[in-house]
Amino acid sequence: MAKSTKTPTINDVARAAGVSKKTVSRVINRSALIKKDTREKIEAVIADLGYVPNPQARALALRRNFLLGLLHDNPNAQTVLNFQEGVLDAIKATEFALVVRPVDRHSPHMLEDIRHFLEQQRLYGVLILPPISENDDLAALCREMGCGYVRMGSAMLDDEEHVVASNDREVVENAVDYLVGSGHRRIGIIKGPDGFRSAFERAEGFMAAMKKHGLSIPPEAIGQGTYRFDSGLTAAGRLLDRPGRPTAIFCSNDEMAAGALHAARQRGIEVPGDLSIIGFDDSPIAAHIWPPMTTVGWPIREMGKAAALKLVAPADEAAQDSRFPARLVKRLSVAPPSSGRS
Amino acid sequence: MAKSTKTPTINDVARAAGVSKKTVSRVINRSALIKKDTREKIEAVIADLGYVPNPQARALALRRNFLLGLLHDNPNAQTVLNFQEGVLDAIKATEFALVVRPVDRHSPHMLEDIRHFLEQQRLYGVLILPPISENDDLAALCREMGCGYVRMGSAMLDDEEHVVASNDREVVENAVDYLVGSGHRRIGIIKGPDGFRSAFERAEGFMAAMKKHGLSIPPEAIGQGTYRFDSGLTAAGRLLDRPGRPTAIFCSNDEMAAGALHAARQRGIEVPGDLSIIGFDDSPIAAHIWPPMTTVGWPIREMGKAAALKLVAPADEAAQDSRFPARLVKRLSVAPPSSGRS
DNA sequence: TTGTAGGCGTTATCAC
DNA sequence: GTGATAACGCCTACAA
Repeated sequence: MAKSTKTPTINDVARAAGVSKKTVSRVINRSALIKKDTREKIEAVIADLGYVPNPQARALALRRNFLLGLLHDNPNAQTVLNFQEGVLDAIKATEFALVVRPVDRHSPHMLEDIRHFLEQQRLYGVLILPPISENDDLAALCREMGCGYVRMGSAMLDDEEHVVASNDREVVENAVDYLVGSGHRRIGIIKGPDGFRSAFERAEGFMAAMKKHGLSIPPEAIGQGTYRFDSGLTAAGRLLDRPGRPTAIFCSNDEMAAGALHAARQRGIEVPGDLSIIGFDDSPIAAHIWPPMTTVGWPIREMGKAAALKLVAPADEAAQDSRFPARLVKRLSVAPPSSGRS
Repeated sequence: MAKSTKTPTINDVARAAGVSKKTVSRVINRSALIKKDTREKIEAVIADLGYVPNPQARALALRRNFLLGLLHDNPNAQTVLNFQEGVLDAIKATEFALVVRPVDRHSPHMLEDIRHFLEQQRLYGVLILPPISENDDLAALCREMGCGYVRMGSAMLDDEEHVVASNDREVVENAVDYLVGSGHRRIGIIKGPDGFRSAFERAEGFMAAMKKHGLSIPPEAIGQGTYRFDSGLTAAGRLLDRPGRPTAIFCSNDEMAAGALHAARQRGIEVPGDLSIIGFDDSPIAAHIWPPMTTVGWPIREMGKAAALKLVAPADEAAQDSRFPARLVKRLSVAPPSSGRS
């Protein structure tokens, strides 16, 4: 319990243990070249003194630091937070810490801003959330700057080691199968915004499934939104105001699905009686509106953990996983089409 | 453009400018003791080389680092993210970075975990979100470890320099005034969980306002929940199943308000026709359910910014703000009580 | 298996 | 005003 006034350094430990700094350093870094006795003695001293290595000093000496960055420009707070939790699961027992950096994908300086951020903080690696994870220039920037990176996305955007991806396309096919199995034939879609890979993947899955079932998709059954609530309201309104309106709508995310639900309610269309709706994300809102919404959930926390492991422990078994299956979460917004209409 | 293979250091700048490291250091740190010519010459070289000071090295030399921590155990993802954005607003142009740390307030090791985190990362300061911001032991721990801290809360939990607070009590009074002004007399409340200062403040504001208006609060008009959706559903159900049910309910947060809305719908009670509801938080769900919910919004992003400034720029004018007024956001879930009932 | 010398990039001290 | 020199806490070489 010496030197309790200041946080102890490696020197204090060395002195107290009667060895050299380097020997202490070897213990810290789990070097094999240490006699068991020596190690145990030093570990005891470390515990006694409450010594914790200074990560800044280590960073300086090792010329690499222990900071992971999280880059996001997010439409969905819960997703970001779940991902953060997953990352923390992975680094909790390590000396790594997670630095967050919201970015504005609409800013013309986005790449410059990120470059400056990476230069300044000299991060060990960054985790990139959609939609900016889909930006190949950003990935190129990371490579150029020697900064590790892992992209989260709806498809394999990059090499295995740089991606954690869900199977949006496939799971949307399942969702359509489910609607068809419930008796629906006139199924509409509200697509996400152009330029989002997730929007593309989900729409492709939808189209493929409809084709598989021999169902046509008239243009008026296709809407498009921005992933925001209002856009879902508007787009669904258009689908529902047309004659021969769909008996079911797949919405490319939950916010738009909530908007579609409102659009139906405004028109006196019952959900799920007259209209079935499926969303995507399994965000909190899906469970908290009425009726509770059938949607697609993905294991975001696990993806966050795997992504972080790819960076900090690439040898770890869990770091090998790159594909994370989303799955349909069945709640109450889907029912067979009402007999009079289908 | 020399030495393009590696990131330039202060030595490269000094050499290129024909001065000593220390002089460059003075420029970086905006020392006044520098001739204008010298400064400008060095600044030009810095820009030319693209030199960025290494924060780890500075941290080592200065014996303090440039990391802010965000401690949260959050019931509300949007709040955390908004706060993060505010913090980033404050530190964007600085060398500070924000490290996030979700904590589990139910863990018996919470304080130990946080202590270890603070020891390991040696943070410049931490920002603490409710509900753990209300933990005085945690604040004491920060003081003990010499770690700056700012607590966000529903009331002045600490000295000015350590708090950004909203005026929950007062704004809930306003909410009740609004209900009374709309003609309501039988007003119920769903309180938040015991042990949450926010729950206490909001309930106090409610009681005070009711008293001010000379309205009684029968025990059966008082419910309590956990701030979760389900608890709101249950608690509201109990209030609504009693004879002489309230014509309006104030819910201590939006999730419970959404639950109350469901409870009403399940019973065929129209909102706002037969029942008015007010929530708290102005979370996304409040705007995205039907009817859009009247709620209390607080300037979380501004609070995040002010909190960060208290740590990194205590002299800044904006860092002086400690109180942040919440305000009633009027939407469609409040109407006069139906004529037959009030 | 352990220790010594030197360096990582920056700042503080104290001369000039 | 400016510049040597010695820290800051840790690690890599290399030597013993």
